[in-house]
Amino acid sequence: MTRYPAGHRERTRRQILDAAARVLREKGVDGTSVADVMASAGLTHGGFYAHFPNKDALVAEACRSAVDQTGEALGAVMEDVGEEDRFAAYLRAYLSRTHRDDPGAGCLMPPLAGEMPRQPPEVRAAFTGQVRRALERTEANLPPGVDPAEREDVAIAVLAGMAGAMMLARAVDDPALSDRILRATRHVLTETFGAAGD
Amino acid sequence: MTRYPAGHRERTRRQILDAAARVLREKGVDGTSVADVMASAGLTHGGFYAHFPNKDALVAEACRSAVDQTGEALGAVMEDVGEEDRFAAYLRAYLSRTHRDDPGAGCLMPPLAGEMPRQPPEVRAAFTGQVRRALERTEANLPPGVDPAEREDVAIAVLAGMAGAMMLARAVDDPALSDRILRATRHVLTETFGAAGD
DNA sequence: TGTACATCAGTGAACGCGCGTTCACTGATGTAC
DNA sequence: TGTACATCAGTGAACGCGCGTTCACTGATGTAC
Repeated sequence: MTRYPAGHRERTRRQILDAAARVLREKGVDGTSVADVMASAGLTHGGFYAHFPNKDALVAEACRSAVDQTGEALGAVMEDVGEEDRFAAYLRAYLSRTHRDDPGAGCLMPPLAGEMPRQPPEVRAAFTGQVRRALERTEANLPPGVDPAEREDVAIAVLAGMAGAMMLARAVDDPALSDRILRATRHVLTETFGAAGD
Repeated sequence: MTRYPAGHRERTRRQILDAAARVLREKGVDGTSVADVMASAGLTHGGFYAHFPNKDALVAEACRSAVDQTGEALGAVMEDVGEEDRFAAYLRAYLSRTHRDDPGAGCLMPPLAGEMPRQPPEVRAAFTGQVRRALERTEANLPPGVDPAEREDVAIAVLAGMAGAMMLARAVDDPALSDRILRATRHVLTETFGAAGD
């Protein structure tokens, strides 16, 4: 039946998806062409439609794929950190220069959220699902001292601050201001919520 | 010398700029065509190049123009508010459903910041100038109780939180979650910095 | 073990379309007399 | 006051280009005998 090695097709599909997840975060949805993604996966553009029905389907699935990767990367950074320091480590990893300077491997909210209002329902739904996952992860990383009744609200405000700071740090053309935005946001969020809650 | 009424040309130029400021915030830089802007100003696309050298120059100038308008609108909302309540009023105006549902008249950071890393220097410079103005305005609206040594850092973190929350509230496809993001961020920022600082 | 074959993942030319930009032109205007 | 004219803001056809998508094809693969 299968003339090609088992899993060959699936492996190619995953390569396209990984390439898309990276290129989309680097260039945005409007700025990414199907040919870009395929070339970045080492293929030519014509083969794309054997794996996905159209560009929208790729973008939707790449959103899910991107968060899986990022979640794993952040998880790895924080594996050997005690519960008390987890929040500080989370902020340090997210609001780092490393994260700012490699958007293709980072959180998908700063580069893509601005385009979501104009995306088809399929893409918005996938993106919304990933926002929910990011909120859960943020809440899980809040210090134990935060009032249980407030944890969800605090997680929302903290995630908004993190994503907003990263977006602005990448947007401005002055490296000093960019560093300043990351440092100030990390400092204020750590001081405010990291100590004991209030 | 001038065959047309004095100021005719300048008035047209301003109409193009106003149209661009609105359309850019609604559709993004990549999503906005010169023809879009001109049609929205009641003109045809060919006349554009009599007023601006190219699309990049329009985008750069529209960034400045958009913030002027938004600054005035927010200023008007807060004119008859005492110094103590100014911060709460600022958050209420920014993190409102009205603002969320009319991006074309709102802050330019949530819809445009994500595209800035890929913009030409001219556009990034104009945008960065407007981020600086927004930071100053935010700092001026912080409650008097915030520690003077911390005011700049707090203004950065608060602005990042506001812009990030607005961006996410517009991105998600679930109206309940969208409302939740605005409400939680407003609530947490008001409670944390609005009372007396810490 | 060696050869002919059926399969199908991947190729690349071609399509219609909208983009930014150019340019020959039109026609409403204020001025000269 | 009325008419011919010079000006120039705005028009719309045309350009080359890259996009998403289609499709006839190629050629590497495992299988049959």
